[in-house]
Amino acid sequence: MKLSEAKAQFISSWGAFGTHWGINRTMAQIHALLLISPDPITQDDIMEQLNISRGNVNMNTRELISWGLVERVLIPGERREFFTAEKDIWKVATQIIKERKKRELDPMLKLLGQLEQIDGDKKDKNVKQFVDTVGGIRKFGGQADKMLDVMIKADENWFLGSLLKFFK
Amino acid sequence: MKLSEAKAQFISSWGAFGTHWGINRTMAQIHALLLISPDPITQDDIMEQLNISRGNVNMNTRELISWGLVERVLIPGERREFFTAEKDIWKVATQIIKERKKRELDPMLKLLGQLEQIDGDKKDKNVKQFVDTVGGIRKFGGQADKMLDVMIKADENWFLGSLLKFFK
DNA sequence: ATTTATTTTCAATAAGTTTTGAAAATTCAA
DNA sequence: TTGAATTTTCAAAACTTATTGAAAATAAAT
Repeated sequence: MKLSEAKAQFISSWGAFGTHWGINRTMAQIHALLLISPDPITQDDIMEQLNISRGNVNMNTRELISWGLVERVLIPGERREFFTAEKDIWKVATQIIKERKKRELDPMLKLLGQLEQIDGDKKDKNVKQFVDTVGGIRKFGGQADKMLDVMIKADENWFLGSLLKFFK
Repeated sequence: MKLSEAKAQFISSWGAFGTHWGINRTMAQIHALLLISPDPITQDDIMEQLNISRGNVNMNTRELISWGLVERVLIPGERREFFTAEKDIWKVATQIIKERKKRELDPMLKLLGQLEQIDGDKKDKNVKQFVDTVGGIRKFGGQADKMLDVMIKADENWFLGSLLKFFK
């Protein structure tokens, strides 16, 4: 297989993959393109390689930046802005985990905590099932939360870092 | 807070949560409703409680069944079919992990393996970056795959089960 | 065998999301 | 400043996905 063909396949399937994870196709494709580009590239490069409009590139690169996965870089003597992606997959993964935890898991756990405080007869099986379910999810979510914190901190902590090295 | 109010909030936010995970809102809402229902309920109950059409309930319950999260139950003397959800959150989570692994991770790893075999000069930085990126993702994905297998098997294995009990 | 209850299907439609592209804003250089 | 290059914005259009509802299929009861 030639590089150009492999590239196209990688970008396309990374895009499809993204849609199963709440990420829009184009954003994932831009990310894929940046991951396999050795040097920083411009808006126009992205437009050309993915056949998408300027506005689309602009919105999605901003979103990737807000996720901490992509950076703007200034090339001396160049007027235009260039983009580059973090290439260390471990860092990419922890960054995504960190953001999703903050955006989704933490607020959900907060809500579940509130929902557990309903008033009602604990002998009513409807009340009991509700409290049990919500409690169960909150407990499970709390454990997941702690586990993810460990993973996120691994990079910043020598001991955990060496412990988890074999995963890299 | 009253039960009815808490129920509505739980269903609505579980639905919103689902959309961030590639699950459609209604499917997640039906799942939420079943999770907090102590007894099996009918299509009509779901239609009424969530204000959705019969066809919609039908499609989404089938989908939940195909994910192994919901079961049809036959109530003696009843003509209609009833639905009930697995209530053990640990089982729900491992079931979801199992399915997503099968549907998404495994095929992705297969593809990445193929993409690594491109022909081209390894000294070309474009080729090098491509191979490094794809290789890195594949390696990471492979580790995640193994880790998930451990989690999934925990329920079927006494030793791992007791090891992971504290997470439950 | 016929009626009645219930479930399933799927074309049409509605709702939601993404993309475009051109105008406005910004940035830099002369 | 002014003008050219570049980036940003956002309303409208295109596209994608979810939902409806009524007809067809199936299953149970008489």
